[in-house]
Amino acid sequence: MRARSVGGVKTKQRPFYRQADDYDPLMPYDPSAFPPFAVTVDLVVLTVRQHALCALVVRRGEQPHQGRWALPGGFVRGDEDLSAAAARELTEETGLLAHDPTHPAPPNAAHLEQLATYGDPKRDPRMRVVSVAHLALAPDLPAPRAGGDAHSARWAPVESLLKQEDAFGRETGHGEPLAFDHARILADGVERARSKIEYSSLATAFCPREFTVGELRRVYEAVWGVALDPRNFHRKVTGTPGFLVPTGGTTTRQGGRPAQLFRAGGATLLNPPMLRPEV
Amino acid sequence: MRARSVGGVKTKQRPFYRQADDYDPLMPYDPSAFPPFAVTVDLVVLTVRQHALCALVVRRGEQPHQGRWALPGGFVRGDEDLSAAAARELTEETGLLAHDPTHPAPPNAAHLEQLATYGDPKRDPRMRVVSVAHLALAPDLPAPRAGGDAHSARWAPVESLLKQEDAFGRETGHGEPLAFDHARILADGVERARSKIEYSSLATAFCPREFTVGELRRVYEAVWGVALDPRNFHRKVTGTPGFLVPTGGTTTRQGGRPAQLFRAGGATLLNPPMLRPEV
DNA sequence: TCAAAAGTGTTCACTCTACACCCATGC
DNA sequence: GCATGGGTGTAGAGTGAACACTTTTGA
Repeated sequence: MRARSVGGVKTKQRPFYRQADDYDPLMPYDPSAFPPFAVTVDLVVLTVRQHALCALVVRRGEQPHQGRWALPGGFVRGDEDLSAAAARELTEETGLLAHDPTHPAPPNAAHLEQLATYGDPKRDPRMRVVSVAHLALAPDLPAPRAGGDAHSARWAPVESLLKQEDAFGRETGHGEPLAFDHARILADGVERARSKIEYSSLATAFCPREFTVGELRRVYEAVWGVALDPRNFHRKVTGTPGFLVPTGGTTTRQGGRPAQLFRAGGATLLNPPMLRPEV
Repeated sequence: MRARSVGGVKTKQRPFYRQADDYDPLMPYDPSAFPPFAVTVDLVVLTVRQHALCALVVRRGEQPHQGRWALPGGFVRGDEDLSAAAARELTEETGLLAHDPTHPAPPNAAHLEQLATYGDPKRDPRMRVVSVAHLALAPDLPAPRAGGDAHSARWAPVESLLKQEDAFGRETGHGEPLAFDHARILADGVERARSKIEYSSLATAFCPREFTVGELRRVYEAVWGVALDPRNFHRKVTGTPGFLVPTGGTTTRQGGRPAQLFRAGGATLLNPPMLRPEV
């Protein structure tokens, strides 16, 4: 069902179509059978700051949607895998490294995974763009640094970024809706994060390398927007094999009685899962 | 917040690059900044036949991988959304209609959802192709019909399609590995289906419109590859609100005592979930 | 001494599992 | 009758929610 063999026609070099001109004439195809697309990656980078789930947004410096906030992203290069493009954008925007889960996490590591692909023909008025969105989960960071373009960037609570979709009353100074279909992409990423911390150990990706049970609980509370019982939460996470490994140290940075410090354990799937309270 | 009207300048038609020539000069961009990609959809179409989870594969009629089995798929058209392209391919290959879950299912309906996107620069030797894979779940069908091209198509047990990845001993006559990276895509689709029937009512997508509890149980057993206790299964599915609605009819098509017939209920998320036995 | 956060013990309700048992059909 | 699959009852183990209670620090 792919390219139909109609005999390849090698045309003159055209800078816009390098890859297709590169093809092997022994494997014929008909270039008019597939319209060219631009392929981008967009990033939903989430973190927890001050008890709120926040996303990284950048100010667009050019048309279309100039001046609007948008998700960070960029074009996939001609010889680059999708995951490599997403990792490159992530590092450019945040300085974080994508974390290969088969290796121990480096200090500045973030979780990165593919989210979904958005290809509405009208999503970019310039041309046909297919965007492969990725989801990144990062610990609380210092102020975001600007990317390659001289645009500004900030962490914004997802609640305020998504609120505009339903109500038009601007409650804050940053009440403008996101550019393109980025509100939809952000909503999908947030929903993925909310459901994934339920049955995987990904919530630790929001924590610094060493953290307490209380800090992990505040991550769950911020992402789900609920209050959890500290006593039962403690028993549950410490009783789930492979979730947490004690480092031996303690801290009183949250006040009160000293709390044990933990690192993320090797387990990726939680059994039993953490249960999100009913709504 | 979508396309803004700025008044476009239509240039002369160029068949290889129509979309990009369509762009609006008031929204400047640098075409050399994004290499063109071909975008395809590939389909993982699963069904349950004779107690086995099966996938639809088609014989490739052309290079590369000529003569190998592959997942059905094709190019996304220039003005077509990704989900529309997937639905079109599904209908071409199987005659099934993609099912919009907000409406009651038509007779020949299948579940269709986006799976993941595969964009390794080397995945297609001809050129840079990004494939947006979709997952479809269908009831047991009559023999598959050939698509637009005169290729052959068949249902193959996923176990035999995936076995070649690990062992090279060809156990059956159809032991050749799938074309391109389709074994990987199929494996991802199967894993998605296996985990999704756990917490959603999607298993009913494998059943005909009216079905018995025993037939639904055999779907779970085939997809998970386990045996389930018929008594507890019955209690569980009939006790989950919104999962099944009785039609009032009965059947003895499986032999034994007449069994009640059910239709899929409106619920999409199962609470409590079906629990896959430990491995 | 008091507030604050960490951590433990206990109780009750609910769910899962295993399996004994009964039901309604075709042959 | 008897095999076959459909369906219900029930006891024991395990899990989650709620909350009383103890521990250990800083101010």
